[in-house]
Amino acid sequence: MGVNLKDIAQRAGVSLATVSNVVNGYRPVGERTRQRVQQAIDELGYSPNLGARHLRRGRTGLIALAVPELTNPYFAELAEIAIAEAAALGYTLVMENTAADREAELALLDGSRQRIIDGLILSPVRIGREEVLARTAGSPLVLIGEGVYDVPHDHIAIDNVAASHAAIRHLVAIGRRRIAFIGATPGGDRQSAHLRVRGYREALAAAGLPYRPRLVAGTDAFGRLDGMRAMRDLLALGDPPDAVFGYNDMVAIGALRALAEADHRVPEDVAVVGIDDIEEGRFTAPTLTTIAPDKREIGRLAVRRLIARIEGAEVAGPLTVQTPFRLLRRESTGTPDA
Amino acid sequence: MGVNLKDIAQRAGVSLATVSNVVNGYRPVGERTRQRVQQAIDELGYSPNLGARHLRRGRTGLIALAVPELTNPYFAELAEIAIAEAAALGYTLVMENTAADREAELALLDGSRQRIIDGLILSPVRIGREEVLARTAGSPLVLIGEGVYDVPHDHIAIDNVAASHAAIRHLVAIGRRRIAFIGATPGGDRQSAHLRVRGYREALAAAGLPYRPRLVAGTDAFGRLDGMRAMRDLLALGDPPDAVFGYNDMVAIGALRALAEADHRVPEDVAVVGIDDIEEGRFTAPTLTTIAPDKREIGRLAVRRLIARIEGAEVAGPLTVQTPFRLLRRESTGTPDA
DNA sequence: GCGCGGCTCTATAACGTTATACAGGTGATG
DNA sequence: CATCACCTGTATAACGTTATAGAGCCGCGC
Repeated sequence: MGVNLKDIAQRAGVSLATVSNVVNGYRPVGERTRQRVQQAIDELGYSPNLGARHLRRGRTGLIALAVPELTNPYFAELAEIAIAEAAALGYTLVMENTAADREAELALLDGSRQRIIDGLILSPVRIGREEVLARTAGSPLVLIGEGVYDVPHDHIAIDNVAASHAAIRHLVAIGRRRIAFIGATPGGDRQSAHLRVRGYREALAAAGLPYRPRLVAGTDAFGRLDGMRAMRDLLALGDPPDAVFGYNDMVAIGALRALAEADHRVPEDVAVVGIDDIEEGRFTAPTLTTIAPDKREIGRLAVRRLIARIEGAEVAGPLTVQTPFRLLRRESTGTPDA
Repeated sequence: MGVNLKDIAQRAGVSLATVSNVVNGYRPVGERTRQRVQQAIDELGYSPNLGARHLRRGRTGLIALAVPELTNPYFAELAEIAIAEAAALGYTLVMENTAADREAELALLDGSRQRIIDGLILSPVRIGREEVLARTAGSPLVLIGEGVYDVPHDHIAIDNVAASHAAIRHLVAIGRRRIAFIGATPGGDRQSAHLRVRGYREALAAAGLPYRPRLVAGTDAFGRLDGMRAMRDLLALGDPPDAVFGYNDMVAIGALRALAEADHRVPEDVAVVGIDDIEEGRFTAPTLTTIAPDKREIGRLAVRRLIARIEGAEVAGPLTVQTPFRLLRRESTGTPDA
């Protein structure tokens, strides 16, 4: 269909190999020949067939970012950063949606797709250490977010326990005593949920507050609807909480909605904190206090490290990086930052 | 690196071609041989090299969906639908982010990427008819959303003018008279903005209401921040509006925020309507009345039509499809649906 | 007994690219 | 003058797959 090297070679009256050398500069070409070839390329509008190049070189220049939900703004924001970083390094990043599905994660991990991408950045939620260790595909893998430890791959995440500490400390500092958590998964396998609950419990203990199991609400998933339902249940308790900490911003925003519907004032009656710092939280009424991971750092680091591995750089062993986070005080805890 | 056809052939003691036939069923294979081959495949964990298959077949099984902003939930929701539909038809859909950048749209239109994907679904915002006509790439193209007409490609969109009519009629029906529009682009090139403004003006005229240019607020982009700023400006007018219609839900949500900050009641003082029906609008306080395009229909239709073209189906001429939409009444106009 | 069609399977030529080995020519060096 | 190094350019073998042509075998009908 398209114009290929042979067409150019004929047009310019040189060999195939010479055209290839002009295109990718693997070997020097005389100035006059180069110009003739270049002219032919311009005239015929040649662009290399990436499939064939891939076949020959063993690289596609494609990397993938696989996330559990495209519709979670956290991942969309992360993706935009990662795409830009990949482009700056000469790679194309494609998005994959695992839909939080175990089969999809496994397929990505060592499945057929691997054959067309040079490397994978994966945010796993349904698979664990064993599955990652069992992987056979040879291409580099970088894990982001929580869920899998002690595997021979780079891993980038925030310290979830510490993040919870920061959120709870803030709520305690503004005088809250009955602090709920929304987004635990009782029998679930989302590792980050367990870690965030752990941080929540530790921080309560450190503040000398009792741990009340009834204030820890489980959810099926981690969307706004889940947060709203859980908050309704909490409000139905005889003695409702005076603050809630959500597994993420979407859950927290769902909680805000339930509170508004029940005519509870935020933050006067109930203070709310989330995690992720999605843009949406800056426009809710009230605006949402949140733990803000450094998305730029996570996105850029994941891409850079993956590409370093692809290009065979001898980065010392698999590295686990904990990226920084900040507490952003907004209206939902009554004490907005400057 | 990976296991290939030759490895399987050796292991099973058959020829390369036979393995290929077992894998893709191009020609019948005897039952006993098939089993031996299948066993070898399972044991060695073979999966075909997509690059090589592409080179040979001329197809990759990859299609792309290019949108102006990954972080706009409308596109994220659309993408999830399209990904599922593509998967059901045996294709893999990858997301591309044009970042509303003209160069990015052009590069996608007939650039090098085309060589690795079988077809493209594009939501153009910075390019027009000429650019699309000038495209040289041979792979099928489906356009979604507004912006380009009279080109030899399938085009799927809602009727923006009619959508505006519906929104304005609703606002008029609940007694509003000073209706503003947020998200016009005065000198801009976003076609859908022009169309939505046109529908707004026509509907005002049909209702016997005057057109007041000061109530039409331009924005640089179409995010929450833009909506918030524009709303602030409108409120600063001597005679502020009693209703606003946003270019999309994100703009409308920004307007909601500005109204909350200024202590205006919604919908009592100002009613608000958006377009897109993003999930976020079901959780704002108040919930957002919106024009809901049939995202499922748009996403599925775009994918199905693209794949039909790729597979050479003789679909009659390029087709322009207008997909249906509905008005969803929620709290921001005071009259929630059942 | 021989030709013929049908059924399995095999050998092999592409697809478009890049890397390797090599050929021809030129100028410098021993 | 022969040798060597060097510089340009060429021919060609991969990469892993699929489609085509054809080889071998069996049974059937004349």
